[in-house]
Amino acid sequence: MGADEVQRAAVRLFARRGYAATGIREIGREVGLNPATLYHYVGSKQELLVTIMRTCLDQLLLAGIEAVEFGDDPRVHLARLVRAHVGLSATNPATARVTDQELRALDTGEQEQVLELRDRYEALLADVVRKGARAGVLHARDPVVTRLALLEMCNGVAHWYRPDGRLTVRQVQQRFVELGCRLLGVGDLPRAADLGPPPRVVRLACEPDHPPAVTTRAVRPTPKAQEVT
Amino acid sequence: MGADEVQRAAVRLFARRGYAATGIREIGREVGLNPATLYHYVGSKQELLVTIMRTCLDQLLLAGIEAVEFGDDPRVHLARLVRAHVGLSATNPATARVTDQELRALDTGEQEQVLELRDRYEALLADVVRKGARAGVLHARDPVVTRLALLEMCNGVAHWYRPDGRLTVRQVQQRFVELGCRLLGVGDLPRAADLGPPPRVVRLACEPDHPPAVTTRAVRPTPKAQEVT
DNA sequence: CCTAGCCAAACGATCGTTTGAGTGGGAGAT
DNA sequence: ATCTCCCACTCAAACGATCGTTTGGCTAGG
Repeated sequence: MGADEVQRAAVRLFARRGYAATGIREIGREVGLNPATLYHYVGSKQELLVTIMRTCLDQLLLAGIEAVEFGDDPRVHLARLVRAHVGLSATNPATARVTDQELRALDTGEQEQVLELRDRYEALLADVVRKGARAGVLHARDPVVTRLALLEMCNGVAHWYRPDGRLTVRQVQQRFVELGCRLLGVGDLPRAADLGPPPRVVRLACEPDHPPAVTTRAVRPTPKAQEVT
Repeated sequence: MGADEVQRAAVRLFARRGYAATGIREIGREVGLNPATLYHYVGSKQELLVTIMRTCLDQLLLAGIEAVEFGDDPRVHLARLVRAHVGLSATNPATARVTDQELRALDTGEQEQVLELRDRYEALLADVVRKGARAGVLHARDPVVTRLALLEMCNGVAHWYRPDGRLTVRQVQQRFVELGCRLLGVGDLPRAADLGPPPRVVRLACEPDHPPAVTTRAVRPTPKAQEVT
């Protein structure tokens, strides 16, 4: 028993029911521990959430920085950013979902710090779009809206991707690199070889082994019995 | 004082803090009513949420059906679907946010019904993509993933759009029609005239007048003092 | 004998909801 | 015009349940 297992249980429950709707006692039950014992591993419920979100955003920012440090073609940077973002979200869907849905649960001070991490990541993408547009290698009529659309599209992966589904993480990355390039008007999408070595697919310590069932068409029978991932 | 004002207050608070974190007493304070009095207007907190979500999804589905009933070009249907979806999300950002973030707060029975509404809407888009691909007027290497990406992109509008921001609803619609067409490989995006009359921009009764401050870069000072909407 | 790990029990606070008791103004009867 | 009754509306107070957290003490291995 360790702090990691508590985090994994918390992420699983936070992702399924939400932070506010998840009780300390529920987390304890999940790991077979008395509620009081949890406080030997974590300082508080809030601190538990902050740690999870920081773990995720630290990794996202790190991966983002690595993405734009390779070569100097904005198109390559774009593709590498999308690949890294999608890779992290698909490998850690529960953690990613908690990270971008529960910002509102943090109180002001910690929210500020977490937001700064997110801002720094988004600034990487903004830079790429700006430079690419100036160089004429990508075309966004409205760079700001286009960037937000791309961002939401990538974040969305965490909402529907299932590790045990039809697609591997690598496949989703490939498809999203193409989609991202289309979105930003990159004429000839960079060949895989030009993107450099694929990034390590980082599995966070707080990502639960079996991501929680979530309320999405992907996991429930649909009228058309349709496959999703 | 009426049920609508209670709904507006609820939407504002649910969008800001989340359903589980919002107390009945808070909603009461927002409309200047005793907690007990609220129960003359709504049956329960859960029922309040269900009504809000149904209002939103009913309208989305209705607008979606109207979108695909015009002409028979899948490209036009696609553009009209995106235009309708973005229009609703941008006009009712708080309601839209609550609607797709709080599904997990519903208990099984009502979740089922709400999900069916969502499924029927998504089926409209799936149809358009399928028919368009078969007709060769749009190109999606992976139709399922592309559709999910488009959907998340449109849903994302509710996360960052500010009615008092740089762009009008119509402008966001225009930009997203272009982005949607790019995403789906529509070669020559349909001219505005071919899309038929722009849909009524429906403001839901439960959408609060001043959408709540939300945790997004759009409303907080950022290092680069950057405009977003 | 110490300490890390664990738990039962209790803390005060807050949760959604119900109870029971007023209000006040408008419709209908006189 | 006056009286009566009714009903929509409102509230203070309390219900039992659950919340995050703390206290105090038990256990077992080094």
